[in-house]
Amino acid sequence: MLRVELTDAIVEVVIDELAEKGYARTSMDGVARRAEVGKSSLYRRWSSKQDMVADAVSQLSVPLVDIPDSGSLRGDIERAFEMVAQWLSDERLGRILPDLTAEAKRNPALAKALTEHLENPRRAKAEPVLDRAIARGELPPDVDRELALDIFAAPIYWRYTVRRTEITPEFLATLTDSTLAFLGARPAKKRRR
Amino acid sequence: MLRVELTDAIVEVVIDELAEKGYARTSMDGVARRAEVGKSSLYRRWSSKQDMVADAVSQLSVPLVDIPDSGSLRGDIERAFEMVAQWLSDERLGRILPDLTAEAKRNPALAKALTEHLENPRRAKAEPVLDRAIARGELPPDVDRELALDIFAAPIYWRYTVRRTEITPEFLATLTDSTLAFLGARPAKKRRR
Amino acid sequence: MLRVELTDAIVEVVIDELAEKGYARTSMDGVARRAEVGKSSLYRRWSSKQDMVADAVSQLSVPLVDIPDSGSLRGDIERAFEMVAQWLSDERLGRILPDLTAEAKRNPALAKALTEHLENPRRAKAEPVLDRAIARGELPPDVDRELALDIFAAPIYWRYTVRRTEITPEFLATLTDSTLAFLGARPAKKRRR
Amino acid sequence: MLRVELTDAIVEVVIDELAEKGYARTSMDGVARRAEVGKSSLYRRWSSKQDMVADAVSQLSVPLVDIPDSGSLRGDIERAFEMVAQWLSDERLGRILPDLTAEAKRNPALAKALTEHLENPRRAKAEPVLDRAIARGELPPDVDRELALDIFAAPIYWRYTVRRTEITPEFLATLTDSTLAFLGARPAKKRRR
DNA sequence: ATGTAAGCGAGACGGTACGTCACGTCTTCAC
DNA sequence: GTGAAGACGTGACGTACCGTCTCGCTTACAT
Repeated sequence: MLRVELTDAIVEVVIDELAEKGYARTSMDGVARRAEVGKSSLYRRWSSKQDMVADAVSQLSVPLVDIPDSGSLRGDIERAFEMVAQWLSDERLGRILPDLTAEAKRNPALAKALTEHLENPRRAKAEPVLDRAIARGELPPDVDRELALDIFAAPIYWRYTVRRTEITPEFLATLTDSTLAFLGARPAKKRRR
Repeated sequence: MLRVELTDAIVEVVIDELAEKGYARTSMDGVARRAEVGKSSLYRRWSSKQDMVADAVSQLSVPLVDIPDSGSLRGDIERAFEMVAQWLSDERLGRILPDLTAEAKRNPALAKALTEHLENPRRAKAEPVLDRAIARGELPPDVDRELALDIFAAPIYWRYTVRRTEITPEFLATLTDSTLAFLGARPAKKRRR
Repeated sequence: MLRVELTDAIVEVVIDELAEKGYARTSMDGVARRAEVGKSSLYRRWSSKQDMVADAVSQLSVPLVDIPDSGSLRGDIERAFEMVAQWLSDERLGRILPDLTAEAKRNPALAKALTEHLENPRRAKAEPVLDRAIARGELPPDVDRELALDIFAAPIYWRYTVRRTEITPEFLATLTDSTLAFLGARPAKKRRR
Repeated sequence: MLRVELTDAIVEVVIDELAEKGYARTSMDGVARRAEVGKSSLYRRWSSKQDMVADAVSQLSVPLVDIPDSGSLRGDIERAFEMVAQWLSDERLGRILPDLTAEAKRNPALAKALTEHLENPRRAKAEPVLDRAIARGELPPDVDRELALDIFAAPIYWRYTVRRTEITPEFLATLTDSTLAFLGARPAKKRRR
């Protein structure tokens, strides 16, 4: 019977607070104050700060779009990289993802939320890239999909988040070449359609 | 003239506390208590918890060993991967690295400490792998060293820390093949020695 | 058109809660829960906790019995003292009377309820003692009835409730003697009947 | 090592809050706010609200003065009654005494504080009245001192605090007569001095 | 007989206070 | 003057009630 619009409003505030202050400095009192809500309304919904944040993350409307068929694996990968780069540098998500990643090491609920609501959707968006490449004959049908989906994100995350380095177009260009090789890509076999 | 041996003792305690409890639950009071030291002795040395941790990290004796020449790039990479995997699952370092990475986004001092004392040494240890491969003719002399050094760590970090997945020998085996392709490796040109 | 039987059931619960937990730890939520009633049913009847308690007290069936004619003022006083002592050490009333007394200082409704439903009935029960004593010639007809009715309760309340001391038979015996003097009692003039 | 002047300032605030709001509505947060002090400073000194109040009561500088020798028991009693009446109608003490009395039923620490710091001093002030009366021959040497000390306070407390009635000079006059009888007072045996 | 009012239980709501913990600052005292 | 000890103000934690309020559901009277 919890008022849904109130829940949504609170979640919005949680995400804003997380983005502005990070996980540690986001407080229940602060969220309640900013949402103009009693603390009881928070604890009626979630049993702890960790719970609340995990739930808020679940509802983070990730700015994920489908990767359009560019006609080649190379083109598709370029688009996929751009998506990840934008994702990580996003105002809201980018600022909290490292915090959440760290916190998830201790908090299974948060870990689950992150996997299901952030990583899985991202992977789902990238799957068609592999399908199309296999159909084109650019990738072998038995390509290691797990590894392929990892490699679309890992190097960019590493550079941007762990090493705190700029993501330049040159980097992405070189990365694209190497990633094609990583995947064992071949030229498209023949005209499809 | 702060007593150096006291500073060292405190740093030891900080590292232990971080490893045991993580960044967030490490407290100044706790460190002072465990080091049998007044809090003033902490704040005389560092201006905040973040500062103190950054400094402690600088003095983290990273368990990095030289990568011995295995005779082939493949062998060297396998050893390099093992090193990274051990590093991340290390009792002390592995438990706090995600915390520190997140914190570093807001704390330049910590960012600098991480880069200089963790990432740079790691890269330095991996450089000879590239040198040897070039000498063997397995890698072109103009290989993108930055990218190569990234790719030794990024996929493993992604799997282990971000996706919270087991690092299996099978994964490392497949990863090795793909990484060789990623780097554009060729068979060694001629018999060495 | 509030359901009367519901009101009565709630009042019962209020009295029980008061007796078990005292005024401060009696909560509206607790009463509602125990009476299996919505909180609205409470606030529909009373505007606050204080109001509710005041009303409950009004309906407290005080265990007051008539003081039988013992044939002498001394005997009647002894019975009256016993009655007060039992009253104050009563399971239900005794535990809350100090609370209510304190609360009544700020709450006129409660004050009125206490006076009308507790003190006045008690005085009414003691009046015949005076009447009989006057008839017997033990007390002058113009005895200060107000003061006399006070003195039947005041010393015992003081000892038991304010000073938190045991009420012993010895105390009551001495008190009886002194009280007879206090009232200016004389031996009975003659045989009545 | 607690700062004594801070403790004193807090105690002052506690007493003021008690007098203004009563026990129940006196809050730790409120005291901290008014004393411009952190809550931790409260809990460093006392383990709970009950503790704090008990201690504050201990330090209540009771406006007790010695009862001067009026030359007769009657005069001394009149003065003693006035003292009690002023005590109970005192701005600070009178407003909280009923609260504290009620609370003390559940709180032994508070009970002890009340006995030692309020009731015992009051009794000590009244003792000389008895001594002098015995010396004058107005009271027998074996008078029941306990009961005598009770009767100096009980009727007035009952009227003023329990029955919430005005204390009038007429009442006190009548009470004085009856109290002399209660005590079994006789005329002074002989000229003193 | 059916509409409409009201009582009802349930419990969400914005608040305030509880007692605990950690932060970073400041003060005291011993050496 | 360094250091141990720890008090200080601040503010977050998660819990418990307060008194208000909004829901559907039931009951009962008036049409």
